[in-house]
Amino acid sequence: MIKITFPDNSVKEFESGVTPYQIAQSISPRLAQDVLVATVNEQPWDLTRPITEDATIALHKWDDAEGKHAFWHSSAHLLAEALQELFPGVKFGIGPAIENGFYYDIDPGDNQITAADFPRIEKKMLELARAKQDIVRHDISKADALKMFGDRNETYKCELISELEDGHITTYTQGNFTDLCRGPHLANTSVIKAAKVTSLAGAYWRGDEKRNQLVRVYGITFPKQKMLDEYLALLEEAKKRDHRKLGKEMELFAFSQNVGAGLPLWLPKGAALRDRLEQFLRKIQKQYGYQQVITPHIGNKNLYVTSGHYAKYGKDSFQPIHTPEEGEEYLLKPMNCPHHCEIFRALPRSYRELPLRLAEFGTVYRYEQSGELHGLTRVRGFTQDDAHIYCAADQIKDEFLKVMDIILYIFKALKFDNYEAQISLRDPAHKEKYIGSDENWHLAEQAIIEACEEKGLKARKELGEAAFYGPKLDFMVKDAIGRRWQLGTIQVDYNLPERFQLEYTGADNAKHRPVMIHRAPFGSMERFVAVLLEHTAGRFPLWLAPDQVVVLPISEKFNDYAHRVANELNLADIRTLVDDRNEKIGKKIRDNELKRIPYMLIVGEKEAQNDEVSVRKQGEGDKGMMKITTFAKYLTDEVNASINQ
RNA sequence: GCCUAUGUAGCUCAGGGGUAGAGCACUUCCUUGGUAAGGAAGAGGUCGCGGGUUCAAAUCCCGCCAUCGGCUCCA
Repeated sequence: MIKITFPDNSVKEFESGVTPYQIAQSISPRLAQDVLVATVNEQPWDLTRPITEDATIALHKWDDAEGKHAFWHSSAHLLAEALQELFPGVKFGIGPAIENGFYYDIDPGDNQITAADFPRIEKKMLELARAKQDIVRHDISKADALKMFGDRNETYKCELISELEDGHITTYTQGNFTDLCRGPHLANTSVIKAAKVTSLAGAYWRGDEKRNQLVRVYGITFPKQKMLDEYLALLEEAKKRDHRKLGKEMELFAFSQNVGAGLPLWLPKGAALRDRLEQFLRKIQKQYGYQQVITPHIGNKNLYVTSGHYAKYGKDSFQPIHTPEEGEEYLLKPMNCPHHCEIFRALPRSYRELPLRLAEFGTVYRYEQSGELHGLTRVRGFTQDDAHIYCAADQIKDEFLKVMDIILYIFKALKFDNYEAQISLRDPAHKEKYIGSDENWHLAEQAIIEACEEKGLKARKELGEAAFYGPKLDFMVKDAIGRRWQLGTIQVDYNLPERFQLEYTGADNAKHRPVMIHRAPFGSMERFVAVLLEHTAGRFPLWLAPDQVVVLPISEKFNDYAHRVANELNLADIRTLVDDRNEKIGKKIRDNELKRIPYMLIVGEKEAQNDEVSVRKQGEGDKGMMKITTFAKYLTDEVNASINQ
């Protein structure tokens, strides 16, 4: 008999050799039906794999990440099995589960696979799934594995096997398909009820651009057809919210080939939106003791030689600007930090000035690879809501707490209710990779961890994810349809103060080196606007909306009154338009609903008589009549309530 | 930078070796209407750019640029 310990620490005894599936059955038939995979002694484990020693166990259903992972991993095998049947001669690379679904990299050989083949691939996958094939694990020796896959001319698999350690090699077989795989897998293909091949892309074998390009077939599967339908609906919704589409429709920004790829042009409405975001941030930063600075868009090449960025990124940047002076070179600034370090150096500094917080909406230029550009989220010229905090080591924690306050305030004001954080720490096994003393690193890492604890922020710790120059804290938000975006970053830096020889005079009258903290709550104005667009589907909170109110006269007879209303509201700082086109009211309402303007004011004879307006809220409908002044106050209150919570 | 696909009117797109089409938007006229599309007429494009093949290229071929989806990268 062996002892099995469950997640709630209860212990049950079973015969040695019991499988997770049998354990699930002993609990309830329903659980046995739903369970997909197990974790045994912290190891991923197949349901049908026997357990022969005392162990802890966790049983995973679809709702667990582990359950989905196994489901999609097995689905990748199912995809491969289908491809093997439909396209004889394909060779297989790797086929893992990913965040949403799975893919398989294949070398199609003489076959041509196109999007037109997707339906029959899906059909074949479901046909194979319905055949209720058991997925069976086998241990295999390295020699046997090499022979088996060699006989099938699976060159990619053989390469993988040759790098594996003998005695730890397993295969999984279902029907006529056997794959080299560590597992774990579903017990049977029959639980896969819905399948969709989603896209096709090129991918290098093992991510190495010098090696063969394989075809990556992406797919997703579900245990219920309804779940697939919902997933496809979500994709549709995401497409509707695409910031590139909304940015064009709402006339926020544009790109021009003549200006250059990845260089956004902010149209009037977009520029005004950006400006409001800036003012919003300026105001809160002022409260937190930040001082605004302004630095040039270019800097002498030597500045970046000093900072070390030239050595690391110089070749992949916009190339130096030459001047009439022989040998003189300037670079478009790729970041603001070196400039801010020079501001620190501009004056003798005392410990009394610390923490010194220098903020700038600094526009930077980075030559992103051409294939990397994407709407506003990846561009070559962008404006960071940047600030650098120069402080003493024992002030780090307090400064982190303050920056976190700002970030959380922003999240609240913009209704990002769902967020998490990641603390990136150094890899303790390779301390030599990092600059800065052991003591300082320990201090900074502890400061970040404690700051998160004090804020009650659930933060995942990732070892080895820190930059070479310091640990950092990143914020991830989930948007309205559940997608994750990385937003704010707070980063400790021991490197630049060193390179720029920054010093301040301490209370002991000796020179000390400050610690530097980089932080950008939005990341960049461009990226933040993009995320905000996708989060809100273009329906910005009232205080941000490019146009807040549109007045719709019932007929041309009331155009004058409509303009009078608009003037009055504009004087009260409410951004108001008039739709005085010669159209019926129904048409005007429809058009302005689609433009996502938060409020519509319908005015006709009744309203004009009493200085009133009929209020209609976007997406909600008629709200009744009220005086112009009442409406103006109502709107101003709504704006104030959302910014000054 | 690499692989795949795409580039036709302001927008969404159809067409396709014999010098261009729809819907919406726009302009004008009729209509003056009460909460999601009233009617009519009109204007608008050297079909991404540059070469080549051809009697003839927007259409076929090559190169470039841009964009989409990926890969790699992201101070």
